[in-house]
Amino acid sequence: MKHVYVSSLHTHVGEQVVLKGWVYNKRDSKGLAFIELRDGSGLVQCVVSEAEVDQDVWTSSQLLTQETSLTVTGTVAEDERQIGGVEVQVAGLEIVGMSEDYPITPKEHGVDFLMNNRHLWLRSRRQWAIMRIRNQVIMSIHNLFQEQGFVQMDAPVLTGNAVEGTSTLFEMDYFDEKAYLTQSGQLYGEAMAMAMGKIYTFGPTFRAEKSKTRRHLTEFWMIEPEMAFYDLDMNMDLAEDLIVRIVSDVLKNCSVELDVLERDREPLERVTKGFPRISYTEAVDLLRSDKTAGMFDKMENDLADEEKALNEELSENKSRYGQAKKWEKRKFDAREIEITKRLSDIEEDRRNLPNWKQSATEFEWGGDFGGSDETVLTWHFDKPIIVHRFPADIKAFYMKRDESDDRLALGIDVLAPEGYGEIVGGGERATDIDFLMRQVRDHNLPAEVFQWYFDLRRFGSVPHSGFGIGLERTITWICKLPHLREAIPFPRLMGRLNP
RNA sequence: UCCUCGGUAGCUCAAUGGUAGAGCAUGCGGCUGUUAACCGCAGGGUUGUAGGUUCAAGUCCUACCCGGGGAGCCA
Repeated sequence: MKHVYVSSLHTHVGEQVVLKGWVYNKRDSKGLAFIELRDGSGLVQCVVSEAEVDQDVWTSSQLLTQETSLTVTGTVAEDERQIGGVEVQVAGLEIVGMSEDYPITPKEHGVDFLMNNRHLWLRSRRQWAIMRIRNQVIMSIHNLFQEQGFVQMDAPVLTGNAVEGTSTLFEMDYFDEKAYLTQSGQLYGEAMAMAMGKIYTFGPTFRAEKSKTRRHLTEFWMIEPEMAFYDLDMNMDLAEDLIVRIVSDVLKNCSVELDVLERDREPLERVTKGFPRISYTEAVDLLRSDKTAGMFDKMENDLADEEKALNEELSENKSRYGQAKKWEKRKFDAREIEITKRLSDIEEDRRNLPNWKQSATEFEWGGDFGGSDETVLTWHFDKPIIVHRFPADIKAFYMKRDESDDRLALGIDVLAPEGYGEIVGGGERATDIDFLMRQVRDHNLPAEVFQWYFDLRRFGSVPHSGFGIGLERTITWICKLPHLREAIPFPRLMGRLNP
């Protein structure tokens, strides 16, 4: 008999099939057992009826526990009420491997516990959906670049120099020499772009910064295209095309996954060509505007209103608790936990709001945007925005200067909406060797390790541009996740190296 | 590194300084269509660690350890 995957069951209605997978959850009744089976491609309910199967099949079904692996033989039937619109009437059932005391129960869990059990957490529905969207994002990136004639290249992970000289890198011993884990493949990408025209790297990146926030990992994946003969505008066009492509592919191909995540599609459907492009200087004016101040006041009021409403609900539930039936009490308990969590979030936001407001409304030209400033900027628009032409002092040494204003570097950042902030950073690269040598000196970087980089300007220097897009940040935004750590199978964070 | 919140049963959380509880999970029993099923019973604890205050500490004080998310920095 034919082994089929759950995802293709709707094409086998009325047929007998074999399924291989794990028990996701089980419900019992007298003479009936309902098994939610998962096989990686999806979930389906399998029904075992004592009256219709051999005694040993029934006995086996009674032994099933969460995550026991099994093979099931049965007939596919349409049933609108079920996940995927089908269910399987079981005729045969064989246990492959038992599972005892599976730690992740069908109930809420804390972050620490789930992270310690990441190897098992990945089996949960929500994580399944995220990992499949990650796969789609990766495929979309490769497809777009390959269709446009880019050559994929791998930059070295081990490097002898700190590229931008700013970030803290992981240092290691390389045969009695100092080596670092790469923080960017960009300089190598530039070399390859001079060889191949258009290239992109797709690889891991490392930062040793002691950041404990929802937008930082110590190891993350970055895609860095680099194009010869591309100016800043062409660079922005490409970044925009890439993001539009990724989002539209996810909308088209990951419908089930977005449903599982309960992701609101509307903000994603607005991600179409024509991202607002504003200069750094315009962005600073926007931050300092009355409009921004008004948005803060509105947010403060909204949070206060929400806090009040939640507190009222809380006390009303408490007064009704005494007469509530048992199942109602349970509901109240669950809701109380939910409200308490939200209230502490609101409290933290209200504590931070004055600082954010001050940071935005008193922003001085020349400074770098903080996380909250980026979020505030995106409040003013309904799709991702591109900020360009930053003060040269806050950007990397290799950035080309703006010909009409020497204080400015031709950098770009793409900021994602809904508070997710920077997902792309890049710009047009400097082409003049004397300028670059001066920059290296002014940034106190060791000139000798950049000799090969200077060669790119010695032998046929051309205008060129590129950017880096953070894979996990992009996924986090598209899935609207609360934290970056769910966007990668095994996140590496400060203080967490296992599993 | 700094700020801030937290650590109670396997998990999620309760407990005005006065006998440590509930739900989920587990085990047993019940229920022929369940959807985080439901109902009944049972087992399950050195309250993060070390000190201190007190007649009495989960609760108060001090130090340390671990975790959350925020600043800095960035994708």
